[in-house]
Amino acid sequence: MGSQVTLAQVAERAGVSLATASRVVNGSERVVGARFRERVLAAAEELGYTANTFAQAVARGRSDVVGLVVPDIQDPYFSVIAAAAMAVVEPSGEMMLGTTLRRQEQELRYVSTMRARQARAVIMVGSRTTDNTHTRQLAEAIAEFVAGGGRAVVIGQDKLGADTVLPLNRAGAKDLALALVDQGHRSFGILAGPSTLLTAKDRVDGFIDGLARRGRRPSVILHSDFTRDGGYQAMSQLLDRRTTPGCVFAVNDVMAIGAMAAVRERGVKIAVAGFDDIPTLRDVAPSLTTVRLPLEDMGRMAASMAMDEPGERRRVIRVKGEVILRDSTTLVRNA
Amino acid sequence: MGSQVTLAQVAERAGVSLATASRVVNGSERVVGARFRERVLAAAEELGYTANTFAQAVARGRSDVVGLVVPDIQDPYFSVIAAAAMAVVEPSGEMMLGTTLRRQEQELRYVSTMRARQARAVIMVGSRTTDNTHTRQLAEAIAEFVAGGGRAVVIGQDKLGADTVLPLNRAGAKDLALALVDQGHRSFGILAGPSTLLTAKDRVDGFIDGLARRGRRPSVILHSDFTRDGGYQAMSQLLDRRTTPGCVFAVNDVMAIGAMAAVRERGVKIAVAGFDDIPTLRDVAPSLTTVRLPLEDMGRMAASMAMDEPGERRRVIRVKGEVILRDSTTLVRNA
DNA sequence: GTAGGCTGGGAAAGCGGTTTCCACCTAGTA
DNA sequence: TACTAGGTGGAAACCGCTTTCCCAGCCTAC
Repeated sequence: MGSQVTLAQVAERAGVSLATASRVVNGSERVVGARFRERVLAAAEELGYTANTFAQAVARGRSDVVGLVVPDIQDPYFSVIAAAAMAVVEPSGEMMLGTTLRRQEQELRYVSTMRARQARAVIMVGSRTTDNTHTRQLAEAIAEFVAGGGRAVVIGQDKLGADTVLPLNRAGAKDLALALVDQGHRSFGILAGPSTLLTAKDRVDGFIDGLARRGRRPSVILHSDFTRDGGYQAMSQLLDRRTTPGCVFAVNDVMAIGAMAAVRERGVKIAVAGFDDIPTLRDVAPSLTTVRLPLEDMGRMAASMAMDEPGERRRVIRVKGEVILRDSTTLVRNA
Repeated sequence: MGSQVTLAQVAERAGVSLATASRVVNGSERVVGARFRERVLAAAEELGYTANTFAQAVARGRSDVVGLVVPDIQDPYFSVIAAAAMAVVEPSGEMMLGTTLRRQEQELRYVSTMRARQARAVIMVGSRTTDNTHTRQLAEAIAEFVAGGGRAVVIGQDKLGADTVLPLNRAGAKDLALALVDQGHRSFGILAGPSTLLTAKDRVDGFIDGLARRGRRPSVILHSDFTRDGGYQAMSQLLDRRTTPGCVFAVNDVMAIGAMAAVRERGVKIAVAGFDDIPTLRDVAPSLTTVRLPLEDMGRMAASMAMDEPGERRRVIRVKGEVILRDSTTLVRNA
């Protein structure tokens, strides 16, 4: 029926002032006497009162909204992180979701939206690019957001001056390369993702570095989108070449999955490795060799930092990846 | 820097009243003279003004927040719908995400949260259960939400009195059964999901109905969670039995994927079919027979209804599923 | 020439809360 | 007993913005 029950109605019904009602219903420093407290609670209960969080946000000058900005909620990498972050935020806050569809300028837009909302925090899961102008603008926007009393946490970018959860992409990719060579692989290709994406670049560099330690180098490096379809296309392109490497590293799992689809389609035999260890991998066959990142932990950590009181100095949590060798790179003993 | 620029500051700088400034920065009925308009816009620009959406929501008595409530954002079924809905909402609204972790009472909580927020709309993606008490409570909460001026759209439940996008589960499953029998399958098992979930039940019933039309019936029906792991467990259990059917219908794709994992693990040969046609299926091998639901369309339609002006009468959009036969149920010519 | 209608600006009253004061009452202390 | 301190309730200011009035000036019409 009617519209929203207001605090004023509760106060009236309980026969107390607005101030008292407010103190009871949404706890404050001030203690309210038991008699009054009960009356207010009863009234609130009877009327089915729920606080208007907007009004609270305006009055308090802050809100409990946490903005989560991801490139694509359908990508398992991001949805795992989102789900984990959600679990942390949910008990005491609310989550506003923004997806950039992998367009950088959207990141900027969301940060200012969040500032306008006086969001308590914003968590950005993104990837640093070679576009320094954008990085600088984003860093500025984040600085403003923080100056305005918000908390900013970034996953995967390290140049934004915010609290950060940073996967050690380079080291992980290097370890992977070492492991693959030690497994007996001899020729390598890299599906390198977008050339503008530094996350991808770090992984490529790390991989090349690892190969170099064993006196090898990739015979081919192809760029494409950072998505399943990007992996598929790049691998198809690679398979069109005269000679193909025996082992291909795709810089993330979704690309690797796309690459495997291309491989399967052509009925060729080629080893594929990915990066991230998204849960989806449990069900791809052959099982995919990858570098495991603790995605859930990353989401949780980011959200925890976001919910913390701001004020302390910048924190950077580095998470390292663990090489997981599986069937997709198992070398058949022959030839 | 410092904190937020307020409209009052803009007005002062432009040398106009608050009212005029307000009218300029977010267009109202009232026209503002060109001279003043320019001055205000310039001032807003210089100061980097962004409207405080909370304050706007309080003043206007409504907001542009659309709440999206899903059981699990990691499940591809929901993330596809979420992404599609997001694309529709994003240009003119903001999306608040709620995940229930498949716990019903959470649905209720979110609906009232959204009411408190005076959200413009709430989109619930859920599934009707046998818990009539809950269904009734939810319907009441939704009715209140709507009475308060909000718009409610539900995907997959038909008893809530809200605008609805309703997959024809029963018909789809029936068609699937017919197709499978016609393909030559003779003995069937069903991984039926939770017995309390009516979506699952509808699919089971439809499938049984289809079989019946061909004079057959399932030899075994097992219940489990509606998740990948649920499918895995149920299939494992099924495979432990003395005799196993030649073809198993899992009531959704993620369960089917889990089931296939179990099948693969044991190295047995058994046909598996799912329901939904989530995008993930592109990369499972063997490719999975399923009933395709236009998930993106469903998300878009729901979001469109949510963004519409409320007021017209209840709309129910039924979407039907299309049987897609793939390798997982291809019968090898032998025996 | 003047009444009546537009136009467009500003003052101020909300919107639903929170929070700062201030007042009052009851103890506690010397 | 007088005075102070602490605890607790209420009035009112305030958060940032929208919107209703009110009013001044100007144009048109008779």
